[in-house]
Amino acid sequence: MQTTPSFSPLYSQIKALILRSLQAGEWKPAEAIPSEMDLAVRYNVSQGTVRKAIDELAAENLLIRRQGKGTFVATHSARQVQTRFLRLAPDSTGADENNPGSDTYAENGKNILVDRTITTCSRERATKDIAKALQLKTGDPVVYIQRVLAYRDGKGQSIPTILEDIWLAGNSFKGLNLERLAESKAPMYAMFEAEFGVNMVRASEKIRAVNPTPEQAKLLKVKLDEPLLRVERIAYTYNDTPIEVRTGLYRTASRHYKNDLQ
Amino acid sequence: MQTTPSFSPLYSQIKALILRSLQAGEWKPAEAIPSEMDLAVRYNVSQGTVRKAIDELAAENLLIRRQGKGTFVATHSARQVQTRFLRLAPDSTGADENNPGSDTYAENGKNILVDRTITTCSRERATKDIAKALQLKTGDPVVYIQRVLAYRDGKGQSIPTILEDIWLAGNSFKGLNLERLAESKAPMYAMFEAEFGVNMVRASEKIRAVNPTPEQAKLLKVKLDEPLLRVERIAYTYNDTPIEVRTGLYRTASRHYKNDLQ
DNA sequence: CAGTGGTCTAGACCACCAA
DNA sequence: TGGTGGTCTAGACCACTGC
Repeated sequence: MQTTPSFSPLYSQIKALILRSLQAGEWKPAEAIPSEMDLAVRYNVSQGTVRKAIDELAAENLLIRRQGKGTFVATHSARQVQTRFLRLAPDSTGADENNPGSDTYAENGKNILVDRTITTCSRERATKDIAKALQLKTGDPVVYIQRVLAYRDGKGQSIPTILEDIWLAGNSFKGLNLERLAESKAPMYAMFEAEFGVNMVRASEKIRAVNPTPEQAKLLKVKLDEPLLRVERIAYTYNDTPIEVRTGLYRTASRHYKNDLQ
Repeated sequence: MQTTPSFSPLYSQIKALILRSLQAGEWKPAEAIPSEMDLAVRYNVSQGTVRKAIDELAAENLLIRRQGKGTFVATHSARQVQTRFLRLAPDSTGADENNPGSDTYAENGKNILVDRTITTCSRERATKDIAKALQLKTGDPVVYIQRVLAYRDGKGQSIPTILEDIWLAGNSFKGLNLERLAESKAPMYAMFEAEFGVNMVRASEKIRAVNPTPEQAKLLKVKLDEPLLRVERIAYTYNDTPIEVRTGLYRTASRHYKNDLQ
């Protein structure tokens, strides 16, 4: 438990080891990892040192601690975090203000408050820009997906609100096609982790205000002069590996992008 | 060190005590607080307990730890964090991509890369909406400020980029007027903390895409159909007290709102 | 009740900084 | 060299969960 380049604290080395196990799939999303005492024995350090390593991973949302139960691998399937990376919230109409995510995916197949329509799903070759963002070479295989999310308003009207163009690193999503996408009722990131073992861990977004192109306007059923939020996201798995590029166009007439600054 | 309602850990009580001292101004921004050992003696707990309390406050950016030197009260004056709450970043033109904040306020008065023009500064009475956001009563005194931020491009051209409407809780900013605003060369939040003892600690933002009103378009020198980011911010001091409402209109032609999701 | 994470302590030692 | 935060340990005890 040494080989220190300049200086790396023990707990930080333990953290790296745990991270390696997560990456290798030794413990899968939603599963419990070994107890602190077990890990302390395994790595031959004190419980306190393991604790600090886990603390950091928990702070980064890679692990979830639950007192009395254990420490679990974070998952996008858990009801509470299904929209972890989607910051578009309904303007507070008093309806479900204190019920985050309630408007997205329902318990059963019936009462769904969001309609997801996939307009495209094809295997393509990375353009220069996409390749750069995904740390691939131009021409490397990617999966391209386009879809529209529509939310039901109070009267049950379905209002197209989000248009997304998605590019995935092809090698990590072999066998992904329109059928498998369409039949999945879970959020996309939950499906990625369940079916492809790809866990999205972190993302960065760049946001601008734009007008839609004619094609985009048609898909979202908005006028050409409607201002829209353009959200460019790069999502990463473990070890800061970029694996998805996603550009979203958001209508913000009755919703807003929510952000907390500290 | 008890009187526990249901159950509150010791370090959490210590945290509250430190917070109270911060709020009371016992230690001012940029000053060092007592050492961990001193605080342990003062509160009659172990160093480890104080440590955990400080850890949390540091994680919330209220305190800054510096190994070998001490623990300091966070400040908006420090060069690194002058734009802590401003997420608008220049599109990476290769220029100063890895130099965050370099384009905002310069070392001396000369090489300033942002022009700040105050167009209004007046004392008014809170409207219903502003009062609600600031947890005041309608008609309570507020300070209203409007200003334009213009950034210099590569050729030294000054390009109006941000238009801000700001409302401040009047009672906390007695004596603030156009003159004092105009003569301050520091960022606004740094000035607030130096001259009014008001330390902004946290903020939440709601972002939408909009078109400018005719007046706004004139101030920003943009066309009426240019899509702009509308950023509604509420900023808080210690103890989650809202003290500022700020609505910003951002041009995003060559800049973007940057956000990291975890 | 046993097992898990959470708290608290006391003490030793290390890394960093300033004088 | 002394003081500060940072690491690591060992052990005791508490709070929560599920059998």
